[in-house]
Amino acid sequence: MTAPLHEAHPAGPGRVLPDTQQGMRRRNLARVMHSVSAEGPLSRAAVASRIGLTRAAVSTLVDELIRTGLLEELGPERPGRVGRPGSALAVSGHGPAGIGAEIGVDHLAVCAVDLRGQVRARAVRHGANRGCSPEPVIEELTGLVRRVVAEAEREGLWPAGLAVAVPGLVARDARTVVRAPNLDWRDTDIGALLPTDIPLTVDNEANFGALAELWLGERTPHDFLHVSAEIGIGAAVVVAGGLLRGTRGFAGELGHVPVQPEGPACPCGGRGCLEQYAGEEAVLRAAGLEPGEDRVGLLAGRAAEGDEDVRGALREAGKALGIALTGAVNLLDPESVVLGGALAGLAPWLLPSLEAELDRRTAGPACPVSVSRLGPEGPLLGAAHSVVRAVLDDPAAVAERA
Amino acid sequence: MTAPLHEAHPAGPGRVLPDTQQGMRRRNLARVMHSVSAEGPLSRAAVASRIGLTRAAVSTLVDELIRTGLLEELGPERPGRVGRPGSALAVSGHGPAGIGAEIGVDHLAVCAVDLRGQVRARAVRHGANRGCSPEPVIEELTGLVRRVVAEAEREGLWPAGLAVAVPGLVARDARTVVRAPNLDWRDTDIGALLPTDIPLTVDNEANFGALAELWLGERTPHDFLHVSAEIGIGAAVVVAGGLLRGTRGFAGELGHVPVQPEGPACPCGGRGCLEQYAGEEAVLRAAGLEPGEDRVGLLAGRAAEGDEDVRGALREAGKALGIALTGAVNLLDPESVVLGGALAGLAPWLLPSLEAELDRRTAGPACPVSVSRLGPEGPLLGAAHSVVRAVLDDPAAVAERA
DNA sequence: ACTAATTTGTAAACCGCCATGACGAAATAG
DNA sequence: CTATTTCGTCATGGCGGTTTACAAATTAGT
Repeated sequence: MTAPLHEAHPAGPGRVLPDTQQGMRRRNLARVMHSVSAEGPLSRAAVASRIGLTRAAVSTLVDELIRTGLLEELGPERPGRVGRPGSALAVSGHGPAGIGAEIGVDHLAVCAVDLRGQVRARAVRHGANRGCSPEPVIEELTGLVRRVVAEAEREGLWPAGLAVAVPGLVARDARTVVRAPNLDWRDTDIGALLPTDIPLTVDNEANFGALAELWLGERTPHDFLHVSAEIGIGAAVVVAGGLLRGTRGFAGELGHVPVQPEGPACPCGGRGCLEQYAGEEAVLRAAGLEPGEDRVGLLAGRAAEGDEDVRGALREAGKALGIALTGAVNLLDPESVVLGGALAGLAPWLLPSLEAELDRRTAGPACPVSVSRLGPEGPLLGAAHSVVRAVLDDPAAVAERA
Repeated sequence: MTAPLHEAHPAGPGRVLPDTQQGMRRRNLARVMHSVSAEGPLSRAAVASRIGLTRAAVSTLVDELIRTGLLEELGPERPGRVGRPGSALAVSGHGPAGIGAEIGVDHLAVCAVDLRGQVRARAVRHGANRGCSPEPVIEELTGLVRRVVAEAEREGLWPAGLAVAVPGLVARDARTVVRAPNLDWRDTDIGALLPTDIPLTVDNEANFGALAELWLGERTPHDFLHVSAEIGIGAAVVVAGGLLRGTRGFAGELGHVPVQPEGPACPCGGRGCLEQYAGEEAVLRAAGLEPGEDRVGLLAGRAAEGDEDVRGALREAGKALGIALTGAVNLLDPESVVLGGALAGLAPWLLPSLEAELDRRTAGPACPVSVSRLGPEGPLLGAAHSVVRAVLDDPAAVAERA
């Protein structure tokens, strides 16, 4: 598959395709898919008025999409309006499916999502992967993928792509894990290890989490900052409905924004980086806890019980986050900041000091901070949905493979 | 003219036009213009191979562009290659011109730039505008514009648009100055005051400066951070060849990134903002100088003479800039950082400490920092060129007005 | 010098895609 | 039960790029 990566710029149906009539047709097919997908069942006439084509043109586009199994005719609408009722069109629930997979530090998960966005199959395996060599882990993952694909196929779906979320840095080829500190993996070519003919994409779990927020979040805007803490503290920058990746793919390293220029030294070479104040280790240390398994759950539990040491540590972390985010917000002027991943669970204790800091340092109304309701499912869903989006963005490409 | 503002997303010829055959034609006209403009004189065949259309198609496109006066046929090429030589095409030097204007704190300037990028007419008026009410200033500006337009017309050009750079915040309508502290203007509708029928755009001078760097800089990449200090310290974020403006148009406020969380209070409400260390006033104070006219020139002069107080102040400013930029670079992973505007002149004394700070705080190779060679001309040229780019981006629109 | 090969630009025929306009179908309004 | 409205489709047409063919202009080779 040619780059289903959701970059910042070719967002949505405005993809760059050769400007010939075929390209035009492809883009218009995409626009039909997007409008039906976004606005529920729609008649041909409704689609036409939305995307600015004539009913006749939309008719032929829809015909093609139905023939290739991407759209379905639900039958006549029954509205109270005058005139002949339209025939409702919906995105197919029996066509291509996006397979999402997640390699977590202590679990593996796979799911299949249909074009309607429904999760139709899933499989999970708990157990630590930390320190395991890639081969057995990916072998297990392959098994889960097979099970999920088989289940999806029983429901009439076929896998259009496989997207894998990993807790680490991924090379620009979207196949190789450059470095995954929490797994102790380096330069691992997932593509080579995963025996499947489904088109594969690999990306950072934080990126997929942010995309999930963008696509699935309830009132998520087009431009926001998605902050998560899995490996270090990462901020995915979403601009105009796309992810900003940076020239080397390193964008979003909020964890190494200086918060206190002469603060404690950081492995990155800097001093007083955010991670020295709000990173997992730093917070555990400040709370007087030992690093271990499920550290985030531990923190949340203690905080909920009222442990003042933990709460104080989280307050300080929130403050540091607020300072770093002030800088980011000043630079990017996003519509909102969303706390996701592990931070979502700790939000109740982070938010007050975080928002206070942001507020006090901002002239005028401060940037609103919200908490993701996707929770730990974000990256997995984002991965699966990235495949679905790729199909919506270029249905013709997928039709050829069907 | 509908929004010739160069936003981050619809960058270059990939503008969003209705996906009908006419839109296709318009986009292809734009692609021809862009390729001829970017790669010097080109034959039809060369253009065709570059933009991926057939020679026949390009022929008709070129015909249309020649008819409307946007392209010129220079005559046969004389290359040493086999085969019939092509006929060289160049962007017209007698068609539309972009009129750029700048309202500075102590000068007014206007220039006309043809499609080839050549400055064909200019007018300047020195003298302080600080504290003057908008009406007389803009009346004077109007006079300069008229003179420049008249001179351009004598050379066979016609004004396709007028872009005005102002030292202040501009509303999203691209006509009204919300606040220009150094001029003491507020909510000034430039469009209403400037009696001309040339399509008008108003934008911040820092934005135009960054765009100038993007379009005219020698080896400027597609993604960079352009830092300038005119009113406060601003960083224009250029992503994929477009300006990132933020939801409210406030993006790039580097001046209020926290550098020392408990540093001196800033009028913005924060503490230890970059401006408290590297802002004009702060540097002058640290150098033991009085604020006055041409403060930047004064600083540069003293520093060049070897004044250690001044040099020390600039060293400290560079350090603070380095800290703030570390954050920005971590967040955005740009290809480079460019110092422009007033900072360009002070670069020799800012750079060492700035780069040292950036280097020391970055793991791996630090983001390269360069200095704009456009100097104080940047905003004016950027303004004029923004009109030229708008013509290249949609030649059909301008052909209708010709 | 003369032919072969190569490349350019254009013209004619063709195909694909959307717009236009007309029509039958299916609902509501009176 | 008729007039009106809206939907989906069909036939026609225009527009835009491609394909194919060809003349023009140059270099390479003998």
